[in-house]
Formats: sequence, structure tokens, C-alpha cells
Amino acid sequence: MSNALNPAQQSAVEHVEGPLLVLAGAGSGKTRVVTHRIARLIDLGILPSDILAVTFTNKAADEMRTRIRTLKNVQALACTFHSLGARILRESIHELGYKNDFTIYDEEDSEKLLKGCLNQLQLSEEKGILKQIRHQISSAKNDLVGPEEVKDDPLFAQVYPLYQNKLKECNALDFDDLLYLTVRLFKESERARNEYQNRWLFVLIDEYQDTNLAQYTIAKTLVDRHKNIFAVGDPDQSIYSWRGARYQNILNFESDFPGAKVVTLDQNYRSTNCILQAANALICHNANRYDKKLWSALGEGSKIGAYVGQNEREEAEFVAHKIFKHVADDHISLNEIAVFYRTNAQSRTFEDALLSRRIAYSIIGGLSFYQRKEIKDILSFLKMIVSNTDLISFLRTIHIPKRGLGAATIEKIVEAAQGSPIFSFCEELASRGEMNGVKLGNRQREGLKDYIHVVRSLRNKRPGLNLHELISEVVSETRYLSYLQEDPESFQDRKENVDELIGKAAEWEEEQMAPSLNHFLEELSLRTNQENREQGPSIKLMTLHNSKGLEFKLVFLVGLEEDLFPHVNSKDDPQAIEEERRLCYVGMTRAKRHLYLCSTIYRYMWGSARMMRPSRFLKEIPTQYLQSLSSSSLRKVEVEEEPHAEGFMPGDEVVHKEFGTGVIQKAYQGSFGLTYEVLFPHSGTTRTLAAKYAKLQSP
DNA sequence: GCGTGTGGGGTTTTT
DNA sequence: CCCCACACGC
Repeated sequence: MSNALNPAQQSAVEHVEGPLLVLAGAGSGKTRVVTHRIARLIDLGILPSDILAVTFTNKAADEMRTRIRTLKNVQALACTFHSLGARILRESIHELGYKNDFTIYDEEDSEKLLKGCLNQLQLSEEKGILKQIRHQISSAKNDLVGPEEVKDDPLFAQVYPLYQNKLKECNALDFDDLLYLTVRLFKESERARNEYQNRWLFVLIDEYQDTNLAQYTIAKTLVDRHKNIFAVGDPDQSIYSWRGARYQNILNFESDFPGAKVVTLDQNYRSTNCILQAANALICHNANRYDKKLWSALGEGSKIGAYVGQNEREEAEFVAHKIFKHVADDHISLNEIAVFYRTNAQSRTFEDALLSRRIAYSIIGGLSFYQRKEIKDILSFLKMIVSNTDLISFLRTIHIPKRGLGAATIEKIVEAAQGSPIFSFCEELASRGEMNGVKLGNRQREGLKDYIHVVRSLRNKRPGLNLHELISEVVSETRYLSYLQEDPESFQDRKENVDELIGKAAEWEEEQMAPSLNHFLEELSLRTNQENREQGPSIKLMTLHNSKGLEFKLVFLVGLEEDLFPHVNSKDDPQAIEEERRLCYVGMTRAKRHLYLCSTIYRYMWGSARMMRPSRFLKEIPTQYLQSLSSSSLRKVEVEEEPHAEGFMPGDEVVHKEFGTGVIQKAYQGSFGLTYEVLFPHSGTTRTLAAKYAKLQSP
């Protein structure tokens, strides 16, 4: 990209007061505009602390913070809506009758709590009902419907308030509460409203098309006084409607904020025209859409490769093969390569194919480090150190290690506690042996005493220890490693993760001005996604949802088959199909130079092979942008190459015992006979190997 | 009453 | 493939 801003970008950057909407098409230099504008505000003498930037993901927030620091050497507040909510509620939630030292429950925790509610109401354990109600509660909160407002659905009207009460008894909030309760706070407390309306005088909302009603209301309330809202987004990239997002929010911006200035960025600086026009053509199939056409000055570029494999195995082989080719021929770094899929489950085959060729990869998203069992176990102990009320953490830790307290006993204890702080109740129960009608046997009483002893001992040690020492203490006090050894299969992995947690805690302490256990726990609760610790170049595997905001020179979009992408759950809903199409659009527009669209004829899904049909999205892309690469035509090429089997040719893939898979760069007669120059992409090294010594094999 | 083993069922996307 | 419910044996 040239250094100068284009006129549209310039006018967005120069805007100072009042509402501004930037309709930023994919690759149109949005990030540049955002950071330049913040820099400009600071140059105008506006204090960094007057500026708030709200992003959609932690990663985006981190990045923005870094950019601002690099550009202006100042700290500005950049966070997600959820962490903004946590910050506000931490200060002010007492005005809603909650306690300020609440803990935050993740998906798994809140699901467990909800399950308790369903049991209590003696609701039949119908499959899927749990998930369904969980989703219903989440939607209600995102739509700002409170537990007391449900009328039409008798079952839900029972469960939702019970769940909300239990959360409160646990002194816990779920993710959606971070938004929902923030809005309630703003509605119910004039003081709080005033306080936060005056705290940030310039507010930036990124990915505005993905805001749900709760987030939208928070944003609107925060700027209600000064109207200095700077919203950035692209309706064509709205992909979170299942989380309550309303892309209409971006279309209504001008009526919500009269006098708003609107800037459209439609020059794409990222992709070549084949890729961009194909994506344009695809998104034009959405009926429900504001027309906008991106253009690029980067030339035609190479065509999009359309590959059809026999099955997912072949698809993955194709991808790995092409990665080799591009690394060798175009000198693309592994960091510039990504594979996008619709569902996390698809990553497996690609991992296998890359692993066997020793191509370094990292998975973005997926099961996060902090969602692993061993990490959650330790964190739950930490939560018990600070909380008497956290029922879910109690249930998680009570049998680590086994203490002779079984499900029946626990259930009785919880029932007898009647919503009072669970740990305090246990302390009393253990010392008296009998409370509210529960009487413990000797073994159980000893077990409970032991548990209480562990928690108390950790609480006593806490003041003298810093965070990572405290975590080590949790591990030793609970004999956690011997507990892990009960499953020898996973022991090594889990132990490494525990060590890593201690390491991360130590690292985190270094960075913080005033590290505290509570702060640490809060931050971890909100970091649900895997952070990619860079260790050498690697190709990135991720879901399409995770790909938003990123760009790569070489992109593979895989699994383009009906019922997978678009997903089967969307097939009967035209709105949902349009969202799938936007998702495809997002994926395609991540590619700078090379794009492949892959699909298979058969795919193994839950146990059996299924015949797949090509995704409708493939047919919606004009053939002029595509180059067909079916598996049969590739096989023919390989067969033709067979006569050269005794020697390899430049471009051939080979396997070396020690160095793994490589690509032949040159073949020539050297002093030891036939000699090859081979590039080994996983290490990035090129080696000269004599054919008669280095027994190179075909992959 | 407790803990372990097994079998069956369910799997979109994320803060 | 992973999680949970259920049943069985201690």
C-alpha cells in the first residue's frame, strides 16, 4: 500500500467530533484509518484516557493497543465488549444488588449450573434440551429480556429465573451477564450512567455490524451525551447473527445518530482482481444487501484453484502438496499461509497431513488452553481461595484428589446448603457433623475435613506468596500431579500444561503493575481463545469465523460442500444461508495472492462415509475466475512423471529420513554423481544431497 | 453408599 | 471422538 491515505481514508481520519460511520470493505485499510485517527486525536491534545476502543476479539484489542503504543507511545483502553462490561461491573455492580468480587463463569461452568437447575425442577433429561435452553437464555440476555419478563413459555419462565438466582448465589456472572447487567446498570442507576458517559469522550466501535442489542445499547448509552462515536464495519462481513448480532445496526446508523458522517472505503489494497471479483460475484447473490463493489489496483493475479478430492484425506494431501509447491516456487513463508474450515472437527485431517510432512502448523481457536481440564481444575482451586460461594468450582475441586465423597453425598450437601455460601456451609458441616438434616458418615466427614484443610491452608499461605508460587502451592498441596498420574495416557501432556500455566502466571506478573489473583482470574475467564505463541513460522489452521480481520498470501478454503458449508443447520433458512455466504466472502477476501477452494466427493462424518455435493457457493463464482484441479487430472500428471522415477526433478516432493519432507530445487551431476539441492520447508533450510548417499524417497 | 467401567448418544461458528 | 448416564461390583 502506498504511504499516503486515499481521499476517503483521509476524510475519516480527519473527522473529530460527532458520529462517524466508516463502511470499510474487506482489505480497504480499515486498521490504518482507525489507528491514524486515534493518533490524530492524541495529536490534537485529547488525552489517551479519554479514548475507548471496543473490539470484537481479544486479539483485535491486543493488536490495537500495540499499534497505538507503537505510534504514539501512549496507553489507550482497547478491549472487547465483554471485558468492558467486566470492568464497569467490577466497579459498580453493587448498585444492582450484586457483590463486586463476582467470578465469571465460562460456557462449561454455566452449563453445569443450568443442569443443576434442570435437575432441581425434575425436568426430563431429554437430549439437547440443555443446549437449547442454554441458547435461549443467552439470546434472551443479548436481546435484553430479563428473567422476570418471560411470559409466553412456561418452562422457560421457570428455568431462566432459577438459573439467574443460582448464578447470584454463586456470586458469579455468565458471559452474557457482562453485557446484559451492564445495560441494566445503565438503565437503573443514573449515577453509573453519568459516570461512564463522562469517562470516555471518544468511543470507537469496531466490527459494528456484529453488535447485538445489548452491545449496541451499551455503545449508544456511552456516547449519548457527546455523540462522539466512531463506528467501523462492513455489513457484508456480518457473521455472528447466531450470537444475536444485528447487522441492521450498521444500516440504521444514520437514523440512530442524526447528522452522522458516513465514509465508504471501497478500494481494496489486499487482493488481486481474480480473487476480489470472484468474492464480489459471490456476495452479490445475497438479496438482502447494500450494494457495494470493491475494486483493486493490484492487477489480475492468478486464478482461483478449484479442487475436488475423493475424500477428506485426499483434500488434505492436496493442500499439503500445494503448500510445498508455493513455498518452493513463490517463496511464501509459512506464516503467510492459512487453511480455513467451517467446523473445528475438520482440522484433524489437515493436522495429520501436515504432521506427516513435518510442516509446522498452529491451530488458531479450538479448545483453548484455559478450557483444558487440568487448567480449569487448578483455576477452580484458585477460585476457592478467594470465594466461599462458588458452587461450580466447589463441585469441580471437591474430589481432587478422591476423598470418599461421592455424588450422592455431594448432592445432599448442596441441597442442605440451600443456596447459602457453599464453602462456609461445608466448614460448619464438617465441624458439627450434622447440619440442616444432612449427617455425614465418618469417612465422608474426614474427606470433607481434608478438603477444607487444603483450601484453608492455601488461603493462609496466599499473603506470603506471589501468584505463580501460589499456583505451585495449589499443585503440591492437592497432590495434583499424582492425581493426574491416574491417567498415564495423558499425564505427560497435562503436566506440561500445568507447568505452562505456572510459567504464564509468572510472565503475567512481570507485565502487571499491580498483579492480583482476582485480576488474573478475570483476565483468564475472558481469554477463551488460544493465543498463538509464536515459535518459528507455521501455517495457520482455523475456522472461517476466526479468520475475520486477518490476511494471508495463500489461502485454502476447504470443505465447500452442501450441508457442511453452507452448514446443514442453515439449509432451510434463507437468512442463515445469506450469513453462510457472507462467511464464505470473508474467507475468500482474506487471500492476497493465491486462493484455493476445495471440496470432496465423499466425506467421513460421524463414522460413515457420506456422499457430498459441491457447495452452491462454488457455482455462484463465475468460471472465468476459476481453474479446475480435480484429483483425477492430478493423478494423470503424476503417472506421466513416473518414468523419471529413478531421478527426481525440480519441484518434486521427497522424504529424507532425518530432515523430513522437502522439495527438489535443482538436480545436477556433481562430483559424487547425481546431486540434489533440496529445500526443507519446516526448517527453511536448503541442503545439497548426493543421491547415492541420501536415500531420498517419494512421499 | 461409592467408585469405576462401559456403552450410547451427540458435535457450527465465539466472548 | 468425548462426555455423560447408568449399571455393576466393592
